[in-house]
Amino acid sequence: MEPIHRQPLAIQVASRIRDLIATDQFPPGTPLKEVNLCKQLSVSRTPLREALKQLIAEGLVEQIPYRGVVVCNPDQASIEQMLELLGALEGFAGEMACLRATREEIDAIRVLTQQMHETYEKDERLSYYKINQSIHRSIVEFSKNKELIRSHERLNSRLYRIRFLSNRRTDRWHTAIEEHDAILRNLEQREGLKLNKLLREHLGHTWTKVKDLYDS
Amino acid sequence: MEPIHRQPLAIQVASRIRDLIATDQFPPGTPLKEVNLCKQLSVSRTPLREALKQLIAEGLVEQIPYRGVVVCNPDQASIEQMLELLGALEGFAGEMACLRATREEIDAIRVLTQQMHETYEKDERLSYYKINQSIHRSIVEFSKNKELIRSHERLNSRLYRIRFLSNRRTDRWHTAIEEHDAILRNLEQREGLKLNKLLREHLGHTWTKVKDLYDS
DNA sequence: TGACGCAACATTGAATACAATATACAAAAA
DNA sequence: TTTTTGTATATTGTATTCAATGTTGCGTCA
Repeated sequence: MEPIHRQPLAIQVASRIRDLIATDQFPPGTPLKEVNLCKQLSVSRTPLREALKQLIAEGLVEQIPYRGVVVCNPDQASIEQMLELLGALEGFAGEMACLRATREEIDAIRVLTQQMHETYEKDERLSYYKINQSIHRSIVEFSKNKELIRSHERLNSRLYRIRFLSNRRTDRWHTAIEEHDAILRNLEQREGLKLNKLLREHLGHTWTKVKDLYDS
Repeated sequence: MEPIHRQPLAIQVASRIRDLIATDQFPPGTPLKEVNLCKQLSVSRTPLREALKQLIAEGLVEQIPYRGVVVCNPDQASIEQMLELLGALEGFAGEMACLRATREEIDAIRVLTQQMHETYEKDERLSYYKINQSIHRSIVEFSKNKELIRSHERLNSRLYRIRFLSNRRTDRWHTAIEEHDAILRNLEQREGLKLNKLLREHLGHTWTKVKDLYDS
């Protein structure tokens, strides 16, 4: 029978704050004052502090002793490095997915890629963004490596906001779609090494988009 | 000027517990009772609990609500996946190191590899183990990607104990040394892709050693 | 006028107290 | 004898309190 799963307050608080940061309601630099947050979330300081400790470990916020916790504001170099690592993770995941994904799983990617085309035709940015995320997450899942999935999840969540912002640029949109077609093709043909390279390049392009965003 | 760095109690407690786990003083399955640990470490429950939250986030211990935290006892599949990911990280790091490491940095690797040979001649297991760790950590550092370094550090610390135990086997020792020579050669010649492959295989061999350890 | 020092306040760090939940054991009933 | 159930105890989850530290602003003195 399906067990009832309870989550301690601290866990719930952590994911709430995570969302607030991802959706830009707590933009970078926002100081996270303990008592304020306690009132807003209706919890006491202890679970809140434990939640913050988790977010610190995740690298989403940073702490300065006796001065409080603030939302991280990664500089260009950090973002570039994070995207580089994300590319490496997804690339490797893709390579493994070529070995381990089932036919059905690859079919699911095909469906998502098709839906992505539709959002492009209809000019639906938000849907596009979400489907894009879905595809990447799926590929990583198909690597069947739990640790890899976890690492990717963590890093990706830190980049969620950045990638969302860079999604506004339309100039690279068409190219991105074409790249996804290629990704699907290579996955279908189980071309691990090529897929690895493709995914790394794909993330590299994301970096150029982000960079433009910062420069302008 | 060099800033004075203070560390909150929770951080210190966390790294202490981390060491205790790595050195097998808290072997897998050990329940970490809060009040006990508080007495042993002479801290109160609050900083201890915050430390545990960190370790949970790192995946070193696991928590069951209202039942406490215990030292993780990863099964064979988990270890295999962790080593696979570690190989991917180190491989990618090596590739980047080929692009970014300075002459001096590569010289340092050469020195370490030489020292490794000496420990082999003298049959000094512990020294060998530490130099081996040093080399791998250095290569990752030379990738100049902070995120990659952090991820590697985290994952590696979780595998520290396992790798230490598998170090007792001597049958693969000679081969490992030869692999390190090859690693050095490819780093010197900036053969990124080959080095990537080598490092991944090198970690793959670690897995076979660990597997033997478990099977026997 | 400017710099220094002191004090009051704000905020985090740590410890303790209290509540909720799980486990173990014993007693009672089948 | 076995199963069940209630109660005691241990342990974690949460709240509150106290202490340590950083910041700010005002007043004084050179």
